[in-house]
Amino acid sequence: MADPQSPTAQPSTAQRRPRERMVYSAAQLIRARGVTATGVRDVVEHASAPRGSFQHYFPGGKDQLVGEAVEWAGDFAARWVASYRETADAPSPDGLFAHVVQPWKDEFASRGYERGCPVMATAADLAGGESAVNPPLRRALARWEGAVVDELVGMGVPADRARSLAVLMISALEGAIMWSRVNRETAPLDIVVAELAPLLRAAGRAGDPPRPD
Amino acid sequence: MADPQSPTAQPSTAQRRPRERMVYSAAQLIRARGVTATGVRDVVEHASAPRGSFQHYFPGGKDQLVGEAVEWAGDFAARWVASYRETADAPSPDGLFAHVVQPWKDEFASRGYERGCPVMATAADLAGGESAVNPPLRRALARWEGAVVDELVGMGVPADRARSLAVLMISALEGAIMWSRVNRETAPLDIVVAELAPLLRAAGRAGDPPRPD
DNA sequence: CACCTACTATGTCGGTTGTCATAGAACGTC
DNA sequence: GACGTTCTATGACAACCGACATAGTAGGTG
Repeated sequence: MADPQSPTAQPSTAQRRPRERMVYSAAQLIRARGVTATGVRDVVEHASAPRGSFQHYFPGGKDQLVGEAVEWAGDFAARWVASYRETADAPSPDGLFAHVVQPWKDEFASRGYERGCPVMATAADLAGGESAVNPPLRRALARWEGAVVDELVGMGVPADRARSLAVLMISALEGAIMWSRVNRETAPLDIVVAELAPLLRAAGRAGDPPRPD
Repeated sequence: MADPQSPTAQPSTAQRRPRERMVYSAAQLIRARGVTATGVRDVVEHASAPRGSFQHYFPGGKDQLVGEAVEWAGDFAARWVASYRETADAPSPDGLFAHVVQPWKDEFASRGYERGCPVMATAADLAGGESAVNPPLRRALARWEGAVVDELVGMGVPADRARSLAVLMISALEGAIMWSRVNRETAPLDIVVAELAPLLRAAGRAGDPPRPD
């Protein structure tokens, strides 16, 4: 947790440079209230950053800030996915999914239901239009998906199937996050993990060499 | 489609009363751009309603309007779910899920990716705080879930399991909608339907009386 | 010292937001 | 025709938004 190399490591207040703090703060505020409700001034204040620095570091305005926040979130998620192979002694697709969901159970249990997923929040507000944030959004989702695919392929799941399962896993997670926040309970997260487990386990075994028992 | 009793029937412009039109317009605008980006004035204009009527019909202000829009969406979704039993000759859980997803494939294919789900859009923007829209949000989701549970139970799925599957189905759908809008493709919808099909089919068969074949 | 660049500070602009106050029209009923 | 209710019209308010202009400071290099 204190390990700065850990994928969960986040820039604590006043550490890191103002620019990085603003991107991080933007992601935090966006996932709590959405993009439109997150003002540039709010971000600056939350990051304890000089207001004049915003237009200096982000000449592209709010769109640039939001885009970088969303890509930061995507990279963070991808790094967390990749961290599974270090912690698991017997890697499996269903174990991977549980690993991916775990931080959300912790988040809701310890910090409440204020904050959701930055990617979903941004998509809900902006994906319907033609915002400049759209390309970053696509990249963030693609990198997250790619990380999951990499893990699954490493377990012997065929690439095509791995892509489908990645879409399913992330989709179910996002929906369960919404559900959890609306009802203020973590049960939906447990449900999707439990229900998808057999399906994922089977996909993992299919990739294994035939067991001679 | 022209049948006013059909669950897809929607108030066409200038039909129905101004109040109802505003609720409907609010839902349409919200699911395209989110709650915060949807102004009361936008709704009034989109509904071709008199601006003065807004404060007359919605003394509770924007929160009331958004709340009713979200509940309207929940009822609409629930009605669509319930319509499955009329159209299916051999009802099954996987068939139900395909039926639930179908309108979204049509929506994206014919009208583009501008509009997403009103429930998800509202949840993303408001579920983290303590908005007055939260209770309506919960009701909308509960009614949607309830409709799915009713169908599954009618197929012989045990109630507890039906609740879990309903959460899984709606969660996966919501995530796939986001994914589709971000990448401007309907593939994610097909993927979740295809991947969940075996799991749902098995749940349906488990509820059947033992087959003497 | 001058000089350039990186960064910060602050004020202001036009536009939009939700809400409210006030007045007027439409329409029924007595 | 008078009255009461329902609905509509319009203007104004304070608060806020993102973007920009301008000026200043800090720190290094020559």
